[in-house]
Amino acid sequence: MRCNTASPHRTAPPAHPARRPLRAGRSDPIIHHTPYRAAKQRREASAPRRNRGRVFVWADFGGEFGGVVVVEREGAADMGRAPCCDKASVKRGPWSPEEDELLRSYVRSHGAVGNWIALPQKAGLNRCGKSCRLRWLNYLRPDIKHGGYTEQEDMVICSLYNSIGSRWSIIASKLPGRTDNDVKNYWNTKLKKKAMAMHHHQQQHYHHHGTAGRGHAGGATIATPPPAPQSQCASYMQPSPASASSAVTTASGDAGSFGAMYSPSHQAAPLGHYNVNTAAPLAEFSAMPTPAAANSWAINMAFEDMFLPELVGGGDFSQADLFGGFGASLLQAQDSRAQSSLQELSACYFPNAQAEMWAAAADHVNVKPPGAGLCPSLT
DNA sequence: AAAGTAATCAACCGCTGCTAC
DNA sequence: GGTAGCAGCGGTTGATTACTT
Repeated sequence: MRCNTASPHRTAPPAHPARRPLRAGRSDPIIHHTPYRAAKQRREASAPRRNRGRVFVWADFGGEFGGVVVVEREGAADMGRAPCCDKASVKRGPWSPEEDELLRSYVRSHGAVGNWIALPQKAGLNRCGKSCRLRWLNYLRPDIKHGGYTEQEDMVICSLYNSIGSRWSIIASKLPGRTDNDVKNYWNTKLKKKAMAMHHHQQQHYHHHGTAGRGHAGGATIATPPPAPQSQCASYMQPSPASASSAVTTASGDAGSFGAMYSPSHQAAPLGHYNVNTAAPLAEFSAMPTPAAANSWAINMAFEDMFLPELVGGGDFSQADLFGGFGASLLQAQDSRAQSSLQELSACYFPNAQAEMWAAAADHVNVKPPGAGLCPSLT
């Protein structure tokens, strides 16, 4: 950890992990309801102000429609939405301890905040409501953990990133005490590099041993290639279609390289390899070495085959459940509802054509998939 | 010791999703 | 059905610190 505690916003994190309650309407981030979707389509068809001047690429992968829309630009004064507060009059930047205490005491005495926009005035804070919310959720709330990520948490992050891409809120929801911002920062600053390094190591290892094996074909001891071309690390560095989609939405070099790395032959792997009707994967999971036993989880585990059934079940799970009893967790996914959810998720998050389309669109800037990763059949 | 570079992470920004009316 | 408004989300920025030359 490079940053010390001298900075006003880098004090010791509170303990007591607990889950942040999701807003009722957002408890399911995947399924979207038809009335809203239809209303949205109508809205977008009439080119709302905030969309004017932007370029959209959209597609229906059933082939019914798709293309590029350039929305006519309106006058600059008509663009964007009204700001949530007067940014000139509210304080910005790092929070002082006094401000923290004001916010903390307000939330403590009033319980759940119903309206963040109105909070600053009530709490005596000269801050934007959004800023207050962010400060509370990411720093002041008493269940926050900062830093000290465990190997298990690394595994969850990598696995989910491979499966669903940069859906940080979903990933963070599986890590009690972690915030989406924290997980995102952790991935961007540390874990991604670690994964890249592991991926590179894996590729070198496989290339070396594969070649050696062929070279000793006549010998008694033939080097056995790995059972799969990519182990866990390689797998999670193979961007899922979800992350390929993410690559389109950002102009960052990292994301671009992810998009370039996307291989159509690999799509749908994270879910496609997991059959909830067979016990075979369970043996595989139960035989997995624990991180403590393995020198490197990134080398010894097949992340490609790792899927978190909790993602479709929506329930909490403990780390003990996840890593001490993977088989049990997977068995829980064997009921029909979970299975159908799994199939839907698989089809929705990893449609080959969609991934290819967004990968191909990676050259475009300001292009964002409409409801990236969403399944039309679910809407 | 100083300057330059890299790493970290809180905070911001702008958008989307959703609810309420 | 349309719309206003807020919550939530993910990408990005910038201040700060650590490390390197």
